[in-house]
Amino acid sequence: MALPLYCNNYNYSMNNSRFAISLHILTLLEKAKGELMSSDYIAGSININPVLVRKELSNLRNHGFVESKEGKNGGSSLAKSADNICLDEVYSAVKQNNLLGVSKNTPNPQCPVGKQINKHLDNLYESTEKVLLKELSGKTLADFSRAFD
Amino acid sequence: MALPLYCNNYNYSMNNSRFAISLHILTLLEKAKGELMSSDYIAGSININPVLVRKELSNLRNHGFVESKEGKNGGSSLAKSADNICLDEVYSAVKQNNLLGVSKNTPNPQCPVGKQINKHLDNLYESTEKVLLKELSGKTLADFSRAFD
DNA sequence: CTATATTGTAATTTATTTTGTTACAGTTTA
DNA sequence: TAAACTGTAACAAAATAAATTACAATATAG
Repeated sequence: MALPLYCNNYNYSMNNSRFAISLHILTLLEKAKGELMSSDYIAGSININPVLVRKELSNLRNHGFVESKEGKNGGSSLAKSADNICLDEVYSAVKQNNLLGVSKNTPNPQCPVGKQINKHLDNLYESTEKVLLKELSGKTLADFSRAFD
Repeated sequence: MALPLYCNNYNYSMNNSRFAISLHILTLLEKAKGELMSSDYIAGSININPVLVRKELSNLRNHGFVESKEGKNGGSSLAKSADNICLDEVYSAVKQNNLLGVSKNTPNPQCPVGKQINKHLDNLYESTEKVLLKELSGKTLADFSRAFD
């Protein structure tokens, strides 16, 4: 009573703390009120390697949230008002995998359920993600930052 | 301009495909209409190791979704009607980490932002998770299974 | 103009997490 | 009583994430 094995499609996952890191960075920059903040200082607050911070800053920059200045006394600052940064945008900027789990599953196409499950899981993931994004879109970086003492 | 390093609290993460696996298992069992299905057969459909299936079945059993029979001709079946299994319950049964990312961050308590960020991230994660659960609670295993041809 | 502080990024290593494998005891049934 | 199962534990392998090293490029202060 065993189905023959079979494999095929493949996807990357990514369950890491990038959302937390990005939000931490953005909060620090909001509190800095436009003053440039170095990646070393940021890394010291998050307690992670400065190179990771710079990679995350690079992504945030590509999404228009921050801008950076190179050279001595350089650093980063917000590129737009914290009122205009919604958390769904931040989530979308860092998100790389599905909300409910990785999707590198390669079910057996000879099984009637296995053959279709990815399609139905995708539908489910997509609709739940929409709800999540809608929820996050109601909160701005300014709101988040304001909650700090 | 660098904050001194400091570490402390620690959490486990878990970004894997357990939700997909559990839902796959439950769908197979629903389609089996009460007939016992072996972990080897299930593993063949999902295309993963049978031991992983048995571990997941163990968890589903502990949550009252399935029952299993040991010994020759043994296997598993649903312990309750697919109408009475909501997807938020399945999610809760497999979930071990935060929705928006792992939470093993150990920010610097000497930084005013680092000191409080975990509290605020937790709040955010909690409220978004509530929304997600509410969305999933509107869908049953029967609904999910029905979508298959 | 030069030393220094900084960003930006690539390449590599290390750590962590997830998945798979092996092994085997216990349970039923034919 | 042999065979087909479940249930777990222990370990190995693979995949992913994070840290580290290295260094070129850039800007500023002195």
